[in-house]
Amino acid sequence: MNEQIPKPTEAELEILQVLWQHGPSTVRFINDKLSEQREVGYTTTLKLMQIMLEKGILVRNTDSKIHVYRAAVGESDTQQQLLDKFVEATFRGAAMKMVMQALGNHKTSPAELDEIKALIDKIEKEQK
Amino acid sequence: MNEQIPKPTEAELEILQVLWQHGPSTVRFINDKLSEQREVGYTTTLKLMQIMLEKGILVRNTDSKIHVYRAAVGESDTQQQLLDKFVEATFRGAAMKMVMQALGNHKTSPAELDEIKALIDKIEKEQK
DNA sequence: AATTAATTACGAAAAACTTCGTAGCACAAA
DNA sequence: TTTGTGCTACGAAGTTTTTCGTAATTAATT
Repeated sequence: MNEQIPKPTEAELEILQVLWQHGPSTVRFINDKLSEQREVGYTTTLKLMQIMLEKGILVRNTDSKIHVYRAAVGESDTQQQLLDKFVEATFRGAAMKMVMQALGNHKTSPAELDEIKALIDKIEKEQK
Repeated sequence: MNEQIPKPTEAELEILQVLWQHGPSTVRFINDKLSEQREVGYTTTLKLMQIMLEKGILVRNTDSKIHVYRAAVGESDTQQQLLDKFVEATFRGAAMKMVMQALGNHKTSPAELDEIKALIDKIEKEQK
């Protein structure tokens, strides 16, 4: 079956976010993006990405001297995996409590609320 | 203002969960509870709780020789704090995307769905 | 060709987090 | 009293994660 890829660390997740958002990228590009938010050395980013490569979280193309990395894990899959663990650790598995808290505290646009309503309707129909 | 208490680590969060669930407890009690889920040494738990005390995450009563610890941080407050960071790190701040993913993947009871609907209605009314 | 600039590789230090062993103390049991 | 049990304190080791410095290589520039 599928090789078990480890849960990314926080720093690794930042790199994945850039890759998911912008597609395959060089270390330079990723480091530039990360640097917009916080100070981070080039070799620090490089080393992290090499580690992620070893773990199977990233793959890379080495045709050129300038390697191009891309995520080997899907965004939604990873988010789901992290979400499950988060709900378990933080809300003792009570996903609905978390949803309520997220809804209650966030300024949600009418369009988004409608989306959620539609989703709920869909789920309710399936349960009948 | 409020002293800034650091975000609990994973191991610390496990201890907080026991305290939130059962109220003020001894190290022995907490360690027993944690041991139900995974092997963990007594002094390991003790040390962690002493560190949490230093950080201000816990407080304790030392009237008796057997110290009684309790959480110095509220469950909902902490959950909210962790939720905000999680949404930011994992969903780039897209709380609604997370909610949809949580709803979509969880077997949600009709009662729970109704609760969410009610909450949405309430939010929509407030926005008018 | 020589110099400069940008890149990868990689060991190792630094920092953060977790686990453990031992000492010391208090109280109960023998 | 002596022994045993259970607790706290705490340094330190172990592990994981993050950061950094240096060397080597390649490509571009002069």
